[in-house]
Amino acid sequence: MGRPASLSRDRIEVAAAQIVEAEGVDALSARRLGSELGCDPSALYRHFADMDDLRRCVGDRMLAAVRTTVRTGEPWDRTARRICIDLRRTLLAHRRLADLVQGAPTRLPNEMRISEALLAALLRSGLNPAQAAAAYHAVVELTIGSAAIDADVAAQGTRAAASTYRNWRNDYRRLDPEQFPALTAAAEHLYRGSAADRFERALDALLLSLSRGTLG
Amino acid sequence: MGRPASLSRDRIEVAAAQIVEAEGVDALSARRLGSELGCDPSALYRHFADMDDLRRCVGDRMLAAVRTTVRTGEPWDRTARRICIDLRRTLLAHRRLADLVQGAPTRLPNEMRISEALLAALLRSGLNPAQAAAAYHAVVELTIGSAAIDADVAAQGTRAAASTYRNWRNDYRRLDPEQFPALTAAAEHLYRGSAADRFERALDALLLSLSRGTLG
DNA sequence: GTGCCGGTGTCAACAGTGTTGACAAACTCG
DNA sequence: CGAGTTTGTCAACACTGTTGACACCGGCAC
Repeated sequence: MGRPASLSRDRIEVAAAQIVEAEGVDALSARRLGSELGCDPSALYRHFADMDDLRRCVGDRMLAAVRTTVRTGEPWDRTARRICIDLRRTLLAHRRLADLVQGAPTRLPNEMRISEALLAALLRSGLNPAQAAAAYHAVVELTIGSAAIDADVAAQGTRAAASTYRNWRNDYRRLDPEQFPALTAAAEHLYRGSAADRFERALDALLLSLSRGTLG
Repeated sequence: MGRPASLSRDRIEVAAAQIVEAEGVDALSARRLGSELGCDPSALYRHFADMDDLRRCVGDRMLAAVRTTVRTGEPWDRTARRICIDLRRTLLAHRRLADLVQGAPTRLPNEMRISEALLAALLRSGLNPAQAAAAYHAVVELTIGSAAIDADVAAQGTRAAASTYRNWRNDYRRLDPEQFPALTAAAEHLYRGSAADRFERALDALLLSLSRGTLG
């Protein structure tokens, strides 16, 4: 009963996702979304508590791109690695999308699906539940951190990112060696290669350590 | 020459830091800061390029709390550990301060000081510069990630945080075991203890792995 | 001294933002 | 038909960052 709905959570989320996809998360506002949907901005509040709620839902919708199906015969560490890399890439694929999902667990469908799959992989490694939970936290923190740090640069595109990293290395190299001996000494190796490579190496190191039961 | 300045970068930063300290970073706006300083909001733009610039500077000012002096005889991993823990705590001490510093390296004084000290510690471990740089990235990503994830909960205070974590564990435990076998199995151990403890254990695992030269 | 240059702060305005409360339209049910 | 309920519209409030024109006022050159 009641006036027939022309809007729906789904229709709103689709439109919002399109805006974010095309122009970045900063372009997503109630008025912009309203004009896209041909409705008044305030109509959105009939379907979402507030804009933060809407943003979280859009964010989770984008996490659908993270694949969690386990391939047959795949060892646990390949699964965990794949999920983390996929998660990081998805977070970086949309400008500042990480902000949308960041913080507390949202308990939205895709986040739950990813958590379950990652934790399951870690349990498959032979760790007990306590160790697996600790490992889960560690791996997620690394992944989110990598995405948060690289978000701005990644938004520029890979070519511009490489140039940015080169500039940074130059900046570090030109520092005063007296004041910054370590930074100048390692300048050539900071921000070297792609951020994805750096992340994958760090992830491998962490996974290796975790599988040895380092977390007690 | 010119009209005598009643404002200065320093005076503005101090007032801004006070606002952030007392009411969180969301309360920091040009108008609020202007009323605090008894000047027109637009006067701030004579001293900072824009509000983002101002926010970055305030953020770096707060990083002054991170101690980087090496204690005599302190082994490299204790130094690195201490810096990371201090950095994380400082980021969490002010609501969403992490956002201010996040992203690209700002090259501001305190950030440089911390980078130098952390990298120096890693070099002291015997790693070559390339390995140390990779280790630096890994450790920073974990630290920033941990801070980003815990920011919201940490802002509630430790007592409220513990209760929040308990609720989350309960939520996970009550899930359908068919659909979420891993999450329900490990529910008791997720978000267990303090976030600081979880971080420290993850950090130890990572540092241990890095010192073994896992990064090639 | 006079005049000017230029840094400084003020003011008004623009173009946005999220959000709310009152109102009207449009349906179902009794 | 009227009541009740849901949905979208409208106007308004209280914010936000930022800019361009203007006035203030000091030190410098003449």
